Amino acid sequence: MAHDHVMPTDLTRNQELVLGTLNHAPAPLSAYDILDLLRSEGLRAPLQVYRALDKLVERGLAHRLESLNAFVACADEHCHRKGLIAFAICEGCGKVDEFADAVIEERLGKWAGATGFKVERTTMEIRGKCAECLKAA
Amino acid sequence: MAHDHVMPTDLTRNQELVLGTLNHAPAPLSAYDILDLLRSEGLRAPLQVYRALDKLVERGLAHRLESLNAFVACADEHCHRKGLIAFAICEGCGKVDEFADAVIEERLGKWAGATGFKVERTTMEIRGKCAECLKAA
DNA sequence: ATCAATACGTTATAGCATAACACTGCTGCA
DNA sequence: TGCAGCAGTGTTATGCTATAACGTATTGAT
Ligand SMILES: [Zn+2]
Ligand SMILES: [Zn+2]
Ligand SMILES: [Zn+2]
Ligand SMILES: [Zn+2]
Repeated sequence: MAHDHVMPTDLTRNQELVLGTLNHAPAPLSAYDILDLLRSEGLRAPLQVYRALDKLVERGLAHRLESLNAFVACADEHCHRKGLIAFAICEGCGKVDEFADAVIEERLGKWAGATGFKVERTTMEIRGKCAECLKAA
Repeated sequence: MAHDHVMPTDLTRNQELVLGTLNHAPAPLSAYDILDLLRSEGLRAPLQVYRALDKLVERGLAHRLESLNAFVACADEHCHRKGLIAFAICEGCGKVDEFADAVIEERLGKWAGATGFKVERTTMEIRGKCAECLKAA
């Protein structure tokens, strides 16, 4: 099922435009990509996009991919409840798969406990090829 | 033991300068930070630093931290033999702890096997506070 | 001597992100 | 009613990160 995203009703216009753009994109978009796609809607400056993205990421409706300097819509309605999220990014088609793994998270917790490090945020990004792209090659 | 880094003998001058700078830094440096530290050695352009960094990262002598757009010297002489490396980055003092975890790697391999994804590279970066900074606070 | 591979140096440009300031519209309360 | 506070907006300017494109220099093998 494609585009089965839930769009909250309490978003501002800019936030809604940005989230809508991410929802319909087949691959991550940079803030400037988003801006270009929304010029026809009246957006003119990077800050308008970045401010919307900040809020969306804060609410867990979108995620930032550090290794791409780009953003994706969250693929899971209840993602924000979870802790660590891992992203598998296909270098072929750009598709991003989002998943949580309790074992990895627990393992991380163990390491933190042993070293006295207080974890605040974890980014885990896997680059490679998705099954579909491998088959096509 | 501080600064117990091994400096290979087959580096070019620029590579040696850049690695030396990273080795002596207490925290990750951006390419432009490095450039500023090396102007007195005659470096003038970002590309001189980026090209050296490319080689150093390729050889596993330095690592790029995606979530910081910055670089660190590798902390482990034989790090390049391992697979997945995780970085714990202290937001307080900037110190970076580098470690490998076989369980996490195996878990990732299981996920890849199940979904048909071919992993080529993984970045895992943990942000938080180190034990020392927590104690000081 | 010739050639290929690698590194180097330089200028210009592209791509990503935030600072600072002024203004709007709303909400909650004196 | 009036006002303070807050979140969102619009705009301009700026700063930070990274690469394109060009030519030269050095090395090492044939
Ligand atoms: Zn999510
Ligand atoms: Zn793919
Ligand atoms: Zn290392
Ligand atoms: Zn610290």
